[in-house]
Amino acid sequence: VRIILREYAETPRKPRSDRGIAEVGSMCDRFERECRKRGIRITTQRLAVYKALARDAGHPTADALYARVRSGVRGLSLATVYRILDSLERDGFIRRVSTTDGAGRYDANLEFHQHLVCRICGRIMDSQVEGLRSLSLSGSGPGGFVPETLDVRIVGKCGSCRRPRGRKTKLN
Amino acid sequence: VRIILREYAETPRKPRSDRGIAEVGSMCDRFERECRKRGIRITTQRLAVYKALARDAGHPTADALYARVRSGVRGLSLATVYRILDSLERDGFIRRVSTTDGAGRYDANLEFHQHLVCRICGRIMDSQVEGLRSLSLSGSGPGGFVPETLDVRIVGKCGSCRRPRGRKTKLN
DNA sequence: CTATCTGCAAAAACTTTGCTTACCC
DNA sequence: GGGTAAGCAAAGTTTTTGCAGATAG
Repeated sequence: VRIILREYAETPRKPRSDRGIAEVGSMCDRFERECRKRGIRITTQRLAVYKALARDAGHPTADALYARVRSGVRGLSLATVYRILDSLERDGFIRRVSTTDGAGRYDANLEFHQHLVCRICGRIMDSQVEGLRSLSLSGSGPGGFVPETLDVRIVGKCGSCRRPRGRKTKLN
Repeated sequence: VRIILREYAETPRKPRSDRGIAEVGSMCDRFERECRKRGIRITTQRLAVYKALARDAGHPTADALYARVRSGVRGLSLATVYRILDSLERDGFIRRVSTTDGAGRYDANLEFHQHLVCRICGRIMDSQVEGLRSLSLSGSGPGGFVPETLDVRIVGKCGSCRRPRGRKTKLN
């Protein structure tokens, strides 16, 4: 493994959990276009789950997505949400986020980015760290391991959890 | 968040799952010493679980540790293994490994290191990437996030899974 | 001694599966 | 219309909890 990294600076970004309408819209458009192109079925449920995940930039669990979507789709079941998330991941529309705690979390943001993880409340925020993109992974590591992608979590303490006053943020 | 990384080279290391007797011994010694110093109880079960994790560098699950340890400790239960792993983590003797799949995995290696994750068989290998150690985390990110540690997974394909011939390695 | 840990069993949390019906293309 | 996807319920995994009894320091 040989990775060359140069110095890099962070692109600040307002912490918010929801993406804007416009961004969500264009993500959904791209999703539908790609599905049609590849002959992947577009169902009410699939679209609803994808849209909910596109809207929520807070890396929700399957259960959280279910809660968001169920009111809009009559009779939706959690099992279906899991099946949909699986297939969306297989088809490369979403990604599973690496975590250290129990439940699986998902992300519709496919661009190369890093996660700022608060070790107090568990919140996960996206952070685009410029310069990391230009890293080069080459050669092979121990036992012939060939690196393909880099997954970086930056663990620390988020703003809300640092402030002594004010109610503690407890997110799931 | 401001992180400065210079170029770095990887320290090759033979892929093996078990640490040597000597290394395990010194880890256990340190563990016992630290427990006594901090007044943390040393029980047969705790020591056995810690030792099993110290020996297995393959980032085992709770269940895998239980399987390794149960023969040596009469009547040990999986619930106890979970409780022990929790407390060892709280006390800073072990760490939970970040993963993308369901089950929790643990690591007794507290030194700063990275994980090479095979996306085919799921194997997780340690890799000491020189130079990363000298990174500097400073300043604060979006919303006042203060970074403390870096958790890097290098995802790719391990040697066994790359070789066309030979049986596929399927680890859990 | 006594606060803490363990065993056991049960529950909770999370995820997958089987099978029938519904519906996209 | 054919085949994939969804609904529902049940089972599978993984992890946590309650409580009585054991034990390290």
